[in-house]
This record gives sequence, C-alpha cells and structure tokens, in this order.
Amino acid sequence: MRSARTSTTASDGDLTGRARILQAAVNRFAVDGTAAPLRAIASDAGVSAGLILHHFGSREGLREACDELVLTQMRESKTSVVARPSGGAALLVQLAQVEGYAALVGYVLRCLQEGGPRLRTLVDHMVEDAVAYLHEGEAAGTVSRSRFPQARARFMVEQALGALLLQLPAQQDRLDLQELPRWLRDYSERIVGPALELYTEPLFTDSSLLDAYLSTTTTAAPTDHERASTP
Amino acid sequence: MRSARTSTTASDGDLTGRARILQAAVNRFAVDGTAAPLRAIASDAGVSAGLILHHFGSREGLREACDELVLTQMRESKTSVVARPSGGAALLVQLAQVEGYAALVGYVLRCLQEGGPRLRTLVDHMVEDAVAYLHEGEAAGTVSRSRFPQARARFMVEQALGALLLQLPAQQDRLDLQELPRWLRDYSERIVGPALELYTEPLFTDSSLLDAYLSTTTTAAPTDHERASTP
DNA sequence: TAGCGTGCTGAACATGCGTTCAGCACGGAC
DNA sequence: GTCCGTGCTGAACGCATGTTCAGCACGCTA
Repeated sequence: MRSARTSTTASDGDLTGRARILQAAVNRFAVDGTAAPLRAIASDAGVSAGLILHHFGSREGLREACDELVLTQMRESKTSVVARPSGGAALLVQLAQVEGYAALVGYVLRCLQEGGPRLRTLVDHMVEDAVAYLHEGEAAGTVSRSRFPQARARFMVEQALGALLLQLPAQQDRLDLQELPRWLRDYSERIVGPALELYTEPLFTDSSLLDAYLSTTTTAAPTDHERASTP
Repeated sequence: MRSARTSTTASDGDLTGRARILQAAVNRFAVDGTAAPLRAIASDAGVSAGLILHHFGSREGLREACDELVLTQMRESKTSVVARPSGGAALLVQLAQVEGYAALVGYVLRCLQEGGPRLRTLVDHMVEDAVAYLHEGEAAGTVSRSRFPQARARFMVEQALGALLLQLPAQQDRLDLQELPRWLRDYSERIVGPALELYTEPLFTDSSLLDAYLSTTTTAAPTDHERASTP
C-alpha cells in the first residue's frame, strides 16, 4: 500500500512516514496496551513493519520515541491546561477532554499501568508542579502548611494517579479512546465529593495518632527527604 | 522427571501435583509478572507443561484457580491480621511480613497492576472492610462522619492500593519476593508522615470549595451511590 | 545521463508461546 | 490376573511475534 503522496517532504495534510508511525504507535499502545504488535501499528500508519525498524531500530526504540513525544507534548500543553490540586491526575483528566489529546492521555495511563521507571520523569514533573501549586496555596492561605511539603506532594500525586490506574481495563483489553474523556469525567464526578470532604474535614477527630508518630521521629527526624527504590 | 513419591494421595511433606502447580504458579506470576510462561511454572513445580493443561484446561483456567486460592487465603488470613485505616493496602503490607505470604501479596499486586476486573471482588471486600472499620471509628468518636461513607471508603482504598501499584516494577521485570516485605515496610514508613498529617490536619484551610460543591448537588443529590463502569 | 542515497517493501527467519495428542506407569476394582 | 482410569510425560503443531535482509523506486547531485 503506497501512500497517496510519495513526496519525502511532508506537505500540508499528510505527515512524513516517521511521524505517521509515531502517531499510530501512541494510538495503538493506548487502545490495545503497550504489548500491541508492530504490524498492527504499521497497518494503522499505512506502512510496512520493516519501516518501523528502519526508523526506530527496534521495538524498544519506538517506545522511547513515543515516550519522548509524549513528554514534550505534555510539557507544551501544561501551559494551556490549568494545574489542579490533585496533582497530575486532574491534568490528565483535563487534557483528555481536549480534542485529539485522548490518545496521549491513554498512552500515559498505559505506561503507568505497565509499571517500572518508564515515565518516572513525567511523574517527577507532576510532583514538582504539585509542590509549587501547594506552595502557592500556602502563600495565599488556602492550603495548610506541611511538615513534609515534598513528601506530601508526592503522596498526593501518586495516590491520585494510582487510583486512576485501578479503574483501567486490563493491558490486553481494549481502551476506547472515544469514551475516554467522558469516562474520566464520570470518574472525577464520582470522587470529587469524598475528595473535597477528606481534604476539608480531617478524617481523624483528634491528633493523637499524628502526635504519637511525630514524637517518635523528633530526634534527627528527616522531615523531608525522598528515597526512591524498587524491589 | 518423576516426583519422588508417585502416590496420588498427598502424604505429609510433599503436595499433590495440582497443589504444587498452583503454588508454583502464584510464585512465578508474582515474581515474573502475570505473563510468565507455563513451562517456567511447570519447571518450578517439577512437572511437565502438559500436566498443567491436564489439570486446569488452559492458561486461563490456571489463572482462575490462582485467583480462587488467593481469595480464600486472603479471607482466612484477614482474621489474623488486624484491619487498618488505609483499607486493604496496609493489610497487604502487614500480610507480606508474615513468613510465606509474600508470594500471595505479590500475586495480588501483579493482578491489580494488570488491570481489569480480575480481583474486583477482593477490592470490593476491602472496601466493605474499610466501611466497617471507619464506621467503628465513627462510633468510637475517633473518625469524623462522612456524607458519603461508601464512596469515601472506596476512594481511600483505591488511592492507597493505586499508589502502591505505581511503586511496582514493570510487569516484565522481576519482583524480588525476598525483598518485598522490607520494601513494603520502607514504603509505609515513607508515607506515614504525610498520610497522618493529611488525615489529621485538613489540606484546605477553609470549606469554601466543599461548600461550593455541596451547594451544586443539594437538589436530588445522591449522597452515596456507587457506579462502576469501565471504558 | 549516470550515480547514489534515502525511504520503503515483502518475504523470510528464528524464537517462544499455548495447546494437542499418543502413549506410558501404576494402583485399585473385579 | 486382567482391566481400566488417573496422573503424567515429551514430542509435536500452529501461530504470532520481533527482527533481518535483499532489493525496488525515486529524487537529488554531478
């Protein structure tokens, strides 16, 4: 199957082969999971499987190119999408509403679901954004100060992202990108009540547990250091 | 390779073939991910790959038998392991400390990471336990009452479990069961500070956001219904 | 016009997987 | 003793995958 235009330079309307592959890959990985076969991606892009290897060397090379693309697109879109208290999770929900960004969000969710350090930098960026956002809140007086600002931000981001992952279909099953925006919106609506309540009215009626913990770590307490280890 | 005892009834010390397969399967799935090949499991159990199919019909049959085993073992162990506020996550952490239960916990984590409705009943049980536990706290006066007790419990359980998943290695990578208890303990220590703080001192300094939300849902507000849908 | 490199194809290869199947060993029933 | 069913094996099959490779088409350069 030859593409309509065989010109190497991408004229308006149709992309270069490499870009078409990348776009198809992000889409397929989001829909069918990160184990989607190269031939399916090639078919979607209207090229042969060999061309993918020709451009990216290997399957892993394609994955890395996808990661890079997603990282830059997330960074670019961050300015246009308002940051939100729940860290990066709400950012993903917001972004998925934007036309054409569903595949991007789907790929990110699939990568996080896959596990491992693949998008660690993306999560780290989200944590940093959350730190900054919470810090602004502290300055404005709307957010309470923390003894562990860094760890608190990471804790919130990881909880919000992780809860999202639990809702996903299995890696091998299909994720409908058409339904993704609505589905994410429904999920947000479902949790916004408990979330706001939990963040406004403390779960514990007294501070005995917190006090007990703080008293055990008063001596040489590393009030905010982050370790990152993997079993 | 014939097993030492060929007696069909399991004498003390060595299990029947079926049980050995099941044990090896849970172990392999936990260590190498749920895509671990049957031949590896067979090798671990000291049997041929054909025997697995003979007993369980197919790979999916083996998975379902593992799920059932894990479900019953979790139910049995629940009485001996104290329930904790953060829902099922802390239960997993506690259980992993017990000698010989690491594989069980690892398999549960792998299944949750895989996504989909595989262990939905387990999560539902955890939610129900959390509801009961929080209710006891309310009666004792240590936990604040919620407008959405069911949704709050689910929200907390899913957040706690999900955050745990984000820490896991990739499905294809190895999960060291020897290190799992220590690793889970380290993770707990890392988050207990922010968690207790967040649950004791409200994140928001005023209730404007919560009030705004509640005012929009005063009319015919379904104060606590749960929907479960998958995209 | 001749040469050449880039984009690209399609067939082929090697590998690993789940699954099938014909058949063996053995222990209890009759 | 004979029969039969159960537990079990090991080779084989069919399939899907990632990857390799020889070669084609086309546009640029000289």
